[in-house]
Amino acid sequence: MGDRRHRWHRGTVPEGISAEELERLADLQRELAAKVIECPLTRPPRFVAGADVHLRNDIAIAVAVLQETLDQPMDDQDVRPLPLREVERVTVRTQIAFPYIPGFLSFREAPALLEAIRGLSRPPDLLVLDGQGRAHPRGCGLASHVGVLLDLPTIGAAKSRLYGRYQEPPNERGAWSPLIADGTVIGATLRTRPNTKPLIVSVGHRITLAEAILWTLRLSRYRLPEPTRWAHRYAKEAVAALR
DNA sequence: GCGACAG
DNA sequence: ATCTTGTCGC
Repeated sequence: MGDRRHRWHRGTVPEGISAEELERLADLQRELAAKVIECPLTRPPRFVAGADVHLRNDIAIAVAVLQETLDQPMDDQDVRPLPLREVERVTVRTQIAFPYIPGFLSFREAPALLEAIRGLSRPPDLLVLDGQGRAHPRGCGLASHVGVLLDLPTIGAAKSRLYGRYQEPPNERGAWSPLIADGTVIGATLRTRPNTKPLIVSVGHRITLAEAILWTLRLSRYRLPEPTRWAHRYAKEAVAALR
């Protein structure tokens, strides 16, 4: 990956983390990126999951939500939102041990997310995460990181861009345009709703970009996909209950 | 040297 | 992400 143009700025590296340690973590990301498999889904997702983290000081609450699709798309062009039913919810509370550094979000949030997702009674057929997948300076955003470690089909559906360039897609639901970096398409900017900021969608693991776009639309009634939308809501409520 | 920078 | 209520607009 073309990482030379995207360094962590010296002044932004918080106390407790040395530049050497960040280099090691960056190497780990390159190793994980090499394990990312971009391939078609092996089966149509029936059980989908979303997970998100909310923070308050050093406390993190991660929630994983498992949902069942009560219907399947008519055909490959069908991007209508599918009816969903919540099946299960897992909430975990952890201590945050790593600061937020752009490009290193996984080391802050993945431990809590993994614990929550592993707590589900069955692995989902598809997992959606709020963050980047391949669309990352070293090709290993949160969704790829978690996808590879759990070996699950994963989509990265972020609210904003970390890496790559794109042109604004037309203002219609379903419109998208490629996200490009280093001479290749690393993701897409996808309009899930008119008059709202497009999502940044990329392959997490074991899925193609075309499928990631398709399924993000099929899981979205509002701007965010339902699995992450609900995980976000529950995590926020749980954090609010801490006071 | 100056920006950009998921959550 | 977090600190925070109402409010303007599609």
